Amino acid sequence: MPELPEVETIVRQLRPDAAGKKISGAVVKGRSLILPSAEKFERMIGGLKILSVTRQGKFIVFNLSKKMKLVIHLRMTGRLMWKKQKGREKYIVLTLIFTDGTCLHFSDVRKFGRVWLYPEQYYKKATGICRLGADPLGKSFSFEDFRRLFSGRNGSLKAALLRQDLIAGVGNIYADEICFNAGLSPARKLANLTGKDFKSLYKAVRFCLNEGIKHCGVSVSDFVGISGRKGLHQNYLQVYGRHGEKCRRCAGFIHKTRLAGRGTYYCPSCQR
DNA sequence: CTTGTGCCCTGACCGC
DNA sequence: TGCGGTCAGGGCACAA
Repeated sequence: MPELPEVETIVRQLRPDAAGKKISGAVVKGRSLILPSAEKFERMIGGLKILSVTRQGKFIVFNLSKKMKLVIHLRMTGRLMWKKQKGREKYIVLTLIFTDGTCLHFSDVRKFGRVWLYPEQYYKKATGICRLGADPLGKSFSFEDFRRLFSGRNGSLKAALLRQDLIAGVGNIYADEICFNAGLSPARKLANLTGKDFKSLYKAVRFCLNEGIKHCGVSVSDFVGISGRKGLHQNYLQVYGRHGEKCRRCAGFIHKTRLAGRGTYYCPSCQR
């Protein structure tokens, strides 16, 4: 379940080796994952050059020559890797082949991931990037921006954190970690949050995501970096996956419930 | 506008 | 050992 920090980790690992490579061709399996179509992808991709790699929310965007964009969303189990990883070969759905002889593989056990190849003018609409909200780690993302997005609406805190059209990149794990860090129950109604709560939340969003990046992501189920190396942030999680374990801040125990359709972990005494 | 449900998929895990 | 059930949860469609 790569979220913003995991995707950012991949992009940072990818960037130095990917930038400048020229694509000679591609091998596509699992046709349904590729848009607009596998046939078009295989026909169009050859000869394009990777100019840079960026991240938008949880999307990986390869900026290619000829104003083309190759966009990948890993969803749940997608992985990018330079070398075929043992036991994962049969899940490879796309291989990019470069003129220098190297390859970039995209594997996806559950086939939820998506790959798009579109011209610059269409890719935001085709991928859904156009619907993304603010980048929570962006330099220009201020407390006022955050407060404007989250106040004056109904619904729970957790549901709002998961919405990609408000802030882009938070998923289930970081949503829970953010709530804990802010000392707020994930079930709190946005309408009841005070100015102080919004301050804590804004700080928690930036802190938790930055910590995740610092530790190269969470490898709690499937995530690995581009070379197959695991992240370290699972060792720093305060609540996610710690159902029944001791809270690291108080003497209580972490509870698990279901909220916004997701498994939700929290400390009932630290989070109010 | 908001919530809830189900779907897409497969592997891991649990109880029997 | 095997078998069935449940869970994982990103994003979407759809119903209420």
